[in-house]
Amino acid sequence: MERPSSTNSPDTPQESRTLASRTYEVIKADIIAGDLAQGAKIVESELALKYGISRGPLREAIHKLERNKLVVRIPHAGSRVVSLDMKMIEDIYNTRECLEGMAARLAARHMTDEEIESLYRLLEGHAESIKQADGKAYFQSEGDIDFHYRIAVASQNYWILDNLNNELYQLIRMCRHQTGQIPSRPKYALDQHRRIVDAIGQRDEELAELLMRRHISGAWKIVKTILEDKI
Amino acid sequence: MERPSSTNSPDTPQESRTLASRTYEVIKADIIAGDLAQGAKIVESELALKYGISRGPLREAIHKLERNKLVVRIPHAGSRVVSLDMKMIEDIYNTRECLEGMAARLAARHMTDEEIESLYRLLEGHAESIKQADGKAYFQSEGDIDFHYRIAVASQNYWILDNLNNELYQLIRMCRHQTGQIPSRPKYALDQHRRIVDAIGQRDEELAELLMRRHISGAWKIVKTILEDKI
DNA sequence: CAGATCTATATTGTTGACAATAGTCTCATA
DNA sequence: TATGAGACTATTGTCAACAATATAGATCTG
Repeated sequence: MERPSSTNSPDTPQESRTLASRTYEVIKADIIAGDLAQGAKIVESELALKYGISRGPLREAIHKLERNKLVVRIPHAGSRVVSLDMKMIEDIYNTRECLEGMAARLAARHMTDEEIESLYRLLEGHAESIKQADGKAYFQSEGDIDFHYRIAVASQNYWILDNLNNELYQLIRMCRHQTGQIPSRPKYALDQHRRIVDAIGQRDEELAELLMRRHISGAWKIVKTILEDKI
Repeated sequence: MERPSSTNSPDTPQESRTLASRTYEVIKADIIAGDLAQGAKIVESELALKYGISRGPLREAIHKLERNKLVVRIPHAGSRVVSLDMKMIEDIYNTRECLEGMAARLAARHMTDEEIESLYRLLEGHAESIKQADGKAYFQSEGDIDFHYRIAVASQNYWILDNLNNELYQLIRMCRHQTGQIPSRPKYALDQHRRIVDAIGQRDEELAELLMRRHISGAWKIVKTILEDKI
């Protein structure tokens, strides 16, 4: 399982061991960054040429992207970059809500005191960077995902972690490129993050789940109004 | 999205349109039925010979199986059929609990009265087959999944449906091959199913989710004691 | 005899050519 | 001019050979 952060983390292989997976990483980044536009057609021979590999491994990379829901494939008709409409984003947030709610519950069950302490320190860091550079929206965005990722890991549930990390978080990143940053949100979100960790520290599974679900459904409401205004 | 039932349903393509996906279907069935044992090594050239195709499409089939969590692949070292230990099954049930809970909530929001009526009729059918042939455990097992599948469809949430249908339900089927059927459970489960539909009919999202979660966590408790006894 | 190293073999990763399919464009016809 | 049939092209699906890697076995050394 790979970490979601954009920087190379110690536990990810420095250089993926196969052409297919290296190419997968590159295309994934391109899609998330918007270099490959949503709904864009993906032509195998074209991309193979672009990345200087043959179609075999490229196909594998595309299959992996399909698995992660970044690409939609139709037999004999080719593949396209996924295009996220309102309904899809709503689905994503609803799914996140229940998965991360459960993750918070399990985190409250499994996390050690040291891990909880470290989570508090992470939030300290976020508080610091919000205070200093409130223009640096990007970091906060990644910081938010970092927090949620930590909870997902702490759940110690393979399926929850896999779904969140390999599917939903990527798509959330894509969304953010089209919503932009929400100005007042970082500090508000940080507050909610703190309360979630408090609940986890008190081993209150019920409350941890409740607060996480509220946090995410709240985020969806805001994203929804932004998207409605944009269109 | 394919239906989970083992029989060919009208909306699944009679014959998948590519060698890779046909082979995928075959291997999937073999794994679920236990013909390919859990943890068994999968050798590409071997299987390609067995199914009379080349390694290319076979590799694609294996990748698809990996996506569905039926196969574990390690770069340069080959793939194995997943092997389900206690912890993994617990993870599966926890994930099901939150996903299906949300599915029930959304079903209460979205289902039409006619669809709810049809769900009741499905349960009638199940009641009938339990009364008649309580030895025919297999049907009840599939019937149970059929019910849950309907709720997942009714949620109208792509991610929830995909996760349940393409990952978790398959693994649940594998589990059942190793737990066997639980004698007293069918009638008990049917009762819970009825109450869930009642809540959906009353548009009580909260209750529908609560009952579904209780239903699934209850199932896990039973499965757990069975597995503990077996080992 | 135990352990490590080297070698051989089995298996996966990669490639380029060929086959099959779907979409497009042209042309004939109403 | 609009529409349908048919040929053509672009793209995906499939194959078999080749390269790179890992596992297992044999050999050597302490």
